[in-house]
Order: sequence, then structure tokens, then C-alpha cells
Amino acid sequence: MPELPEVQTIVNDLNKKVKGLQILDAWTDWPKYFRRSGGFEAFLKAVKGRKIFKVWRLGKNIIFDLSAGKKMLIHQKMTGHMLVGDWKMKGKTWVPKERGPLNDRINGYIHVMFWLSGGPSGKVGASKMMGLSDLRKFAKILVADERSFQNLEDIKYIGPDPLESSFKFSEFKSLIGKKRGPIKKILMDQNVVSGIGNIYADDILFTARIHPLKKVEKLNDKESKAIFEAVKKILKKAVKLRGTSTSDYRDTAGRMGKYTEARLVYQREGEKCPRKNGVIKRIKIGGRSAHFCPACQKL
DNA sequence: TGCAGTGTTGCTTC
DNA sequence: CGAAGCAACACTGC
Repeated sequence: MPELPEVQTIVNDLNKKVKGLQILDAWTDWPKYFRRSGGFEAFLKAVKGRKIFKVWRLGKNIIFDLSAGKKMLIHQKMTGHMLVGDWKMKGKTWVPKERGPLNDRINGYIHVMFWLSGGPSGKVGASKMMGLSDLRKFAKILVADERSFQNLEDIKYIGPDPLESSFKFSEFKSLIGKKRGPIKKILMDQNVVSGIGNIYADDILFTARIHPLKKVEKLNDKESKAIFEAVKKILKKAVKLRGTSTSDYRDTAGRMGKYTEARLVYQREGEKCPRKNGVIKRIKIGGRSAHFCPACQKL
């Protein structure tokens, strides 16, 4: 479940591993991903031969700035993650050059592969390959020209990034002030603040001592401020620990995130709360599970 | 064995 | 019109 910290970890990895490389070729066994790009062939034509200038994050989206004014967007949705490794060709297929991400069972769901600067159609020898592992095939991939990119519905309404230093409490307050309903739902609304999903919303609200069902319109200034501070604190910590791997998420080398052990309440139903106040409870909010401590978090 | 649960987003329905 | 429900898909656990 890549949320902001997981996407940031992958973006950081990609800037180390594939920035400056050229896309030589691509492959997929799930052409459905590319319907919006006019099919896989059209997508391939748009990205083939392009150099990767830089990789950055927009909410939970990974953006590749390519040469010739192209931008490639990848949203990993629930089970997607990008893997990068050195590989070699064996017959018509690619195999890991050494023990790498593909040896890990959870990463054996690569449905899109990019060959970078020296793949099967390039020179024999050194070759980077960048794969999208995506067990449930929910991911989104598209390529656009610089001009049309800004106007894509996919990103047009994305809210401010909570880790930007320009993101201040006054802005947060005014954004949530326009909404009503359970605070947990509002925190996960990508058009309010971008990047927060189920894992971090639960831990943020525990940190701020706010009940996930608390109505956003009932929050006082002190409570809103506590949530704002917790957003920054938890997300920063999770980036430092390279994300959470309670499920499929892995970094580009196939390694798990270490926030998994640092989790406060997410998927800890029945355990004693980290403040030793109560037992963590799970409820449903808008069809999703929310974990909280009934003793620490009051309505 | 079958079905609920998993969580992100966008589309459909009320 | 906004909110709720469901579909996209595949695997796990009870």
C-alpha cells in the first residue's frame, strides 16, 4: 500500500539508480494498463529512446521527467512497487544477474518491465531493468506531453504536500474547514492533503489523540494543530524508516520497510496501546478499517 | 470450501 | 449533488 513514505522511498531509490539512463525498450503482459495511452504500442513509441532526467513525487504518484518534453506517471495503487536490478537475458527472457528482487516470491508479479541503457536490444552485459510488480494489477501508468500533463484530471486537484516546508497550519486549517465528516476520511482525501492513506492516517490520529470518527467540523484549534503536527511527525519518521511492509510493499531492491515494527496502532487490533492505556480496537469507516485506542482517542 | 478481508481510486447509483 | 457502494484484481486466512 504505497503511501507518501513508500512512494518517497522508491523515488529516492530511482533517482540513485535510473536517473540519466535511457529507456531502450519496454514489455508488458497486461496491456489494459495502457488503454488510456492508446494501447501499449502507442505508449512504447512515446517513451522509447527517452532519457530519464529526474524522478519526483506528486502525492502518491511517481513522475518521470523524460527528454523531448515527455512525462511518465505511475501510480502504484495498492500492491504496486517499482523494482530495479541488474539482469541478463536467458533465451528470450530476463533473469536476475545475481540474487535480487526477483528471487523474492512477493516480487514475482512484474507486469511491466523497462530496459534501461543496455537491455536485450542493446549491448550484451551491463543492463538495468526497472519493473513494476503489481499483484492485483490496479496500478496506473500513463505518458503525456509537458503541456497536457498540467491539465490531467489525475493530478489537477491534488492537495498540498504535507512534507513541504511551505505547508503551514493556516493552510491545513482552511482546507479541512471546507469539509465535513469523520476526520479520518478527510485526512485520506488526496485533494485536501496528498499522500496519506490508511496506515498513516491511523497512526497520525493516535499520535494526536483524536478519535477517527471525530467530525472535522467539531475540531477545535488545539485539536487541529495536534493533527497537523502529527501528520508531519509520523510521515517524516516513516520516510526515515523506508515505509511499511505489512503487505506487498518493498523498496526498489526488494527490501521491506522498517516502519512495520514502528507501527503504533495500524493492524494491531487486540494489542495493548503504545501508551499502555487501552486495547486497540478496529472499526469500519467508509468501508475501510480504522484502528485506534478507545482510552487515548476520545470523540 | 467459500467468503470476508485487504486498501486506492474512479465510476455508478441513489 | 454529495455520499455511499462497488469494480478493478488476486491472494490470505478463517
